[in-house]
Amino acid sequence: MLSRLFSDVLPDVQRLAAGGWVEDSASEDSKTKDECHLGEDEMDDSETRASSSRADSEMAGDDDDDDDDLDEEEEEGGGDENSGDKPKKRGPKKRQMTPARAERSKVRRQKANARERTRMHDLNSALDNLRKVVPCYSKTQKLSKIETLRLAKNYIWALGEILRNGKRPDVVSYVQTLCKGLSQPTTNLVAGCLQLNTRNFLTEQCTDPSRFHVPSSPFSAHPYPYPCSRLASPHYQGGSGGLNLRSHAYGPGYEAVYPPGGGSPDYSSPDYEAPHSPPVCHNGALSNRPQDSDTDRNYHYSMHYSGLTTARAPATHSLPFGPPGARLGGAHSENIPPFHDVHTHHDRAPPYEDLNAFFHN
DNA sequence: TAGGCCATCTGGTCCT
DNA sequence: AGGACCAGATGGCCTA
Repeated sequence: MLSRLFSDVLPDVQRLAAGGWVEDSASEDSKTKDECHLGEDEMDDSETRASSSRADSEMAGDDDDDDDDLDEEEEEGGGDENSGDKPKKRGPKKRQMTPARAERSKVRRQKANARERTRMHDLNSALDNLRKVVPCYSKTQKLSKIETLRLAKNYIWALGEILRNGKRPDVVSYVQTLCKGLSQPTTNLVAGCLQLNTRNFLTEQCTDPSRFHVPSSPFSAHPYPYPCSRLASPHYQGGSGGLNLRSHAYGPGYEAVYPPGGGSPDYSSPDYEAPHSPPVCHNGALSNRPQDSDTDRNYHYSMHYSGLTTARAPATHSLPFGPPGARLGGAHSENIPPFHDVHTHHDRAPPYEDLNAFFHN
C-alpha cells in the first residue's frame, strides 16, 4: 500500500526536482503579480527597462559603437593606467572601458540578468509545486518560501516515521511534526487545513494527557532530541491562546517527542535545525476564547484521521477530525483561518488516500 | 511605521 | 568566454 503511495508520489517529486511540473491553473493563480504582468514577451522589455536604466547611468557617453577591432587594439596597448605617479598595480592590467567594451559588458549584464530572472522564476515555480504537495495549500494564503520548505521537511519526516514504525501516528504527533519550527500563522494554517483546533486539542491534552494515546505514540516513545528552536526560544511566551507544543502537549517540562525509530538522538533528522528560526509569535491567533466548551473539548478526544478521507470529496469541505456525523465547523471556525480556499493538498493527491486508509483503524 | 516577504539587479566564484 | 549558482543590496508591497 505504502509502496504504491510512494510509487505514485515519486514521479512528482522527481518532476519537482527537475522543475518540470506542468503548470496548472492553480499555479497561475499563485504567480506573483510581477510574474503575472510579466509575460514572456514582456520579460525582455522589463529586463531592458530595469537594466538599461542602471546601465545607462553607468555608461554615460556610451554611444553606439563602434569598431571592435579598433577597440581591441586600443586595449592591447592600454597600459596607461599606471602612467601616473601611482604605484603600479599588480595582477592583470585592467582594460580600459571603451565604449564598445562597455556596450558588450552591458549586453552581457542584461543577458545575465535575464537568466537570473528565469532561474528565479523556475525556482519559484518549483516552490509553487512544492506548496501543492505539502499537506496544506491555499491559493489566497500562500505559504512563504521558507515556511514551505520547513513544512515540506516536516511532512517528509512524518511520512518517514510512518514507514519506519509501520503504524499510524496519533493525530497530535502528526500535527506537531508537521508544525515543528513553523511560524504561528503557518501553524494555524496547517491546523486549519487539517481542520484542527490546535489550541484545544493541545491544551486538553495537557489537562488530561491520559485521555490521548500520546504515550503509545510511535513518535513519543523516546525523548525528543531536537528541541524546536522556536518553542524553546526565550522569546517564546506561552499564552493561553498559543500553541505550545512542549508544555501544552505533554505537560510542563515534557518535550515533544519525534524521534526516529531508535532512541539515540539523530541530529541528521529534519527536526534538528540550527536555532536560527525567529521565535513564534503567540498572538492569540489560535484562540479567541480563554476556554472552550466541553463540547469542543470532547470533540478533540475523538479526533481521528478518518476525516482526511474527505479528500475524495473536497467540495464538501467537511471537517475531517470529528466523530462520525459530527459538524464541527462553527464551533472552531474562529480559531482557524478561512478555509473556503484552504485544503490539504491531498485533495489533489490520490496517493494520500492510501495514507488515509493507513491512518484508519 | 516597522517588519516580513518578495523580485530584481549585481558582482563574485566555479565550472565547462 | 560564458553560463550556473550564490549572496548581498535595494526597493516595493503588504500587514499588524
